[in-house]
Amino acid sequence: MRLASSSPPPSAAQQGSAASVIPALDRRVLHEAVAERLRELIIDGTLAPGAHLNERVLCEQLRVSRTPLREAFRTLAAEGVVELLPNRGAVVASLSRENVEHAFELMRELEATAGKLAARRATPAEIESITTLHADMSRAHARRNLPAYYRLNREIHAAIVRCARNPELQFVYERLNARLQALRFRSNLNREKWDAALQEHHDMIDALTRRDARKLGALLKAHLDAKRDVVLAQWHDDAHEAAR
Amino acid sequence: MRLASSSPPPSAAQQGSAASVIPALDRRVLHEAVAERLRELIIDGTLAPGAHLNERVLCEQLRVSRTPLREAFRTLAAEGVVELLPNRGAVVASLSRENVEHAFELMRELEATAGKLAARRATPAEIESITTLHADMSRAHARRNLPAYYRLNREIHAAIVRCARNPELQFVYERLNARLQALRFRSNLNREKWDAALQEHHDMIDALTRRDARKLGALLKAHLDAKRDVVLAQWHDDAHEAAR
DNA sequence: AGCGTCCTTTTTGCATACAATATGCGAAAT
DNA sequence: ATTTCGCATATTGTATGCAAAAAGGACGCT
Repeated sequence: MRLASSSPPPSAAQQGSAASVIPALDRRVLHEAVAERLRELIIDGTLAPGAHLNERVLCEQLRVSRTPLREAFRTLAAEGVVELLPNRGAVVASLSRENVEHAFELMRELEATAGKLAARRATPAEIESITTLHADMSRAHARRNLPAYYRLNREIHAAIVRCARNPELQFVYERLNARLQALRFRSNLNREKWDAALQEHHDMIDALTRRDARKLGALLKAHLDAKRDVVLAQWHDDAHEAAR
Repeated sequence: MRLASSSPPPSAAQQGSAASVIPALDRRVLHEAVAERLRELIIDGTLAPGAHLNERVLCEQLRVSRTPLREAFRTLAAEGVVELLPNRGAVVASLSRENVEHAFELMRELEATAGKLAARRATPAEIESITTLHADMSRAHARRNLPAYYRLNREIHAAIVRCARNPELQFVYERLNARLQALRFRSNLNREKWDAALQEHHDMIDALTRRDARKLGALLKAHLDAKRDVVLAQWHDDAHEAAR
C-alpha cells in the first residue's frame, strides 16, 4: 500500500535489480510516523489551519521527544502542510482564497495530464477496478451516503493518477491534494451539483474505457473547475463564521 | 529575493497590512542555511548522485552539529533531493533514465501551463524584459557562449513561469527544475540542435508578445520534448563512462 | 578457497541539556 | 492615561550524550 502510494520522493529508487520480492518490511522511523500522524491530525481538522504547534505539548501528546517531532516539522514544512516561523515555531498552513484558486489551477492540469496518460497506460484490470469503484460510488450517491461518496471519489481520482504511471506526477498530485483535503470542503453539496458530479464521473469512466485520452483530459479539467467553484462558493459561506 | 522566489510553501503569507516598508531582514536559522548549502553542493555536482552523506563528516565540514544537519536532511528528502535510508543515513538522489523521462513528462505540462497563463497575465514590462533576455541569449548563441546561453535560457523559462502568477505552479516547477539541473546536461549540444532551440525560443517570444496562449503552450511542449530528447541522447553517451 | 559467525567499530536514531530568542507583565517615566 | 523599559517566563534553536542498528573484519569452520 504505502510502497505504491506515499513512497518518499519518486527519485532514485531501486537500482538493484530484483533483490526484493519481499515487501521490504517497512521499518518505520519515529520522525516519519510522527509526520504521518500530524498529517492526519491536520487533514482531519483536529489541528486547524493557523493553529500553533507547540513543541512541548505535542511531545507529551505523541509521547516522543522534541528531536523526531522537529524533524517531522521540517518534512511537513517542505510539503507545505505547516509553515515555520523562525524562533516562533510551526503553524498549520492556512490557505487563503487565492491559494485555493492557484491550487486548483494547477490541480486541473495535473489531473488532466494524469487522465491523458492513464487512458494510454491503464491496464484492463485497472480500468475494471476503477469501474468498480465508480459503481460503489454511484450506490453511495443513491443512498445519500456523503462520507462514503467522498472516500470513493478520492480513491477514483487517486487510481487514475496511479494509472498514469508517472511517480513524479503522482508525488506532486498527492502533495497538493493533501493540502487541499485539509480544507474539508466535504460538508455541504447540493443535490444538483452532486448529480452533476456523478454524471461527470460516469463520462470519465466511459472515456477511460474507450481510452479516449483527449476526452478524459478535457472531462477532468471541467470536473476540477466545477469542484473549484463548489469550494469557492462554500468559502463565501464560511466567511461569516470564521470572521476574524 | 527569497521572499518572492524560494519562499517556503506558497501558502499563507503576510497578514499585517502595510507596516513594513523595511525589508524585514531575513534571519536565517541554521538548518535552513544548511539545507540551502547542501542543495548547492548537490546541484553543482560536488555531492554526486548516489553519494552517501555521512552525518559526522558533514557536521565537521559545515561546522554545525548533527541536529540542524539532520533537520536539513528531512527538508531535502521531502523535496526529493536526497533519499533517506532508515538507519543507514541519506544519499543524494540519483535519477535513473526512467526518472528523467517521468520528470520531463511532467515538466512539459507544467511549462505549457505556465506559458498559457503567462500569455494572459504577463505585464507589458515583463514581456519586454523577456524579450531583452532573449536578445541577450541570441547574442550568446552567436558568440557560441554556451554557459551564458544556458544561464539566459534558464532565466527565460523561469521568467515565463513567474508571469503565470501562480505560486503553486512556480513552487512545483522550481522544485522539479532544481532536481533536473543536478543532471548538468549542459555540456555538449550540437550546432543543429542549438540553432533549432534558438528558433523555438524565438517563436515562443513571438507567441507571448501576441498573447497567443494556445500557441505558446504548444511551443513549450515541443520545446521540452526536444530538450528531453537531447538529454536522453546524451544519457546514452554517458552510459559508458559512468559504468559502475 | 569459500562461507558463516562473532566481535569490534562506525553510524544512525532518539533523548536531553544548554543557549538564544520571543513573550507577557508590571513599574516607571512622560 | 499612555508609552516605554526591564525583568521573568516560556519557547524555540543548537549541541551533546547514550543506545540501537549496521558495516567491517578477524577467526574458525566446512
